Amino acid sequence: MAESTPALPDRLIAHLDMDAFYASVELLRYPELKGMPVVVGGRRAHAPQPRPDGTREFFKLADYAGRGVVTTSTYAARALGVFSAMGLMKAALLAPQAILLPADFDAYRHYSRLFKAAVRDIAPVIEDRGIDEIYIDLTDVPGARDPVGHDPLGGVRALAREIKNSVMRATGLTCSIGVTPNKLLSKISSDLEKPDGLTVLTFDDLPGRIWPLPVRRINGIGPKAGAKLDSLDIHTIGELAAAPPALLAEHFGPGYSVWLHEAAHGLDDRPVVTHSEPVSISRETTFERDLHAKRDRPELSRIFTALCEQVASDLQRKGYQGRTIGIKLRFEGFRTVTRDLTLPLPVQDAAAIRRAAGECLKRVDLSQRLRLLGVRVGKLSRPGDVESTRRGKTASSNATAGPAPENLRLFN
DNA sequence: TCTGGGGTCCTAGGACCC
DNA sequence: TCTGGGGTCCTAGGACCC
Repeated sequence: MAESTPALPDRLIAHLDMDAFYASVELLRYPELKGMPVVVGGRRAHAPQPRPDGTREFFKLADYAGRGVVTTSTYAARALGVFSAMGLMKAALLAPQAILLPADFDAYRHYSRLFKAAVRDIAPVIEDRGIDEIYIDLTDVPGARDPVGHDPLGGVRALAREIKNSVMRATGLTCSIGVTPNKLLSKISSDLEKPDGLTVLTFDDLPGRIWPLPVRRINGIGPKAGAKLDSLDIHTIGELAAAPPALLAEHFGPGYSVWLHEAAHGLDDRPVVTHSEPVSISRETTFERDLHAKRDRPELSRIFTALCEQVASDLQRKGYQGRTIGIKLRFEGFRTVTRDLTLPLPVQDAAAIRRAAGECLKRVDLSQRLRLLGVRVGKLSRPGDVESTRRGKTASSNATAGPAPENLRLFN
């Protein structure tokens, strides 16, 4: 071969991530906040109040008291150390003057639909990964594999730029895109030049661009695995790639250790999945103050029933029914417990859900105070479907379970 | 200064069936 | 009398992600 242009990879996968999405949507509404530290979150956060002179009065983080976490922060707030999932009270210490805005999910869903439609017009093979990010398979999009000048990746680069421009036209918002041979590398890459980034990598870039990064940048290595790797003196993805497979197998399961090794070598053959069905639907709530099963029984009972009604209404609106009813309790001190019960036939209505959830509740010791209560419905099917019922044994055998002490029986 | 709400997937033991 | 192996379902917990 005279020319030594690197071959294009089999696949061209993009990951698109909206920049500070919720906060950026709020800035569209309140442009006067541009450049300022702004935090979205808190359940009792106050919406801005209009003043007589036409300006708006915003709520300061310093004035917040109570439970809640940061959902998103602007880049100005991040510069002060305020990040997603941080407790609001802690955030208030770091950035007391930051503006706190309540989350407006209807608005975010609206912009989510807008940006996804804009992308879909250009590249139809899209995998939804939540409200603010998607994977896009660009492999078969016309022009993606065309070189531009001496750049074999010029075509896909231009395509990614076109997608970014289109998202901006549709929403007024910036996004960051990573394009690589697979989802794993694209997810990492979209983060490399945020905000408003565009990063195109091939396998050749693995040692230079990926291996120096901390292992936590791999989607699927969380706090626990990250800490364990740290303790093994494995800090970067390159160090993970070089780690003996036997060492990994020793400290992680057989499956996870193999995955760790492959991920560190940039290997990932998962397809872009354009359609998926939900597995479960749930509602949960954290109380303003911890509640006691006996002393706060009326309030708990009201909340419990309301959660069942919300789940039922979600099911009905989305057209699902479910056979497994589950509850989730979080106690003071953050210990979490779940119980579930699989019914012989799927249900959809609040009363049936409430009944089954009540059975689950009887199996929990409620002497500790509660901070959270949740209700979940799983094993979903669609009401018209066949084979949504249990095979084998018929009803009745498993409706009961170990009784809780009578004095701790709940708010049923 | 304690840590939201919505999810998915994996593991593991026991029941039960063939 | 002693002891199969595979497969599926149910339940509980935990890690992880957005």
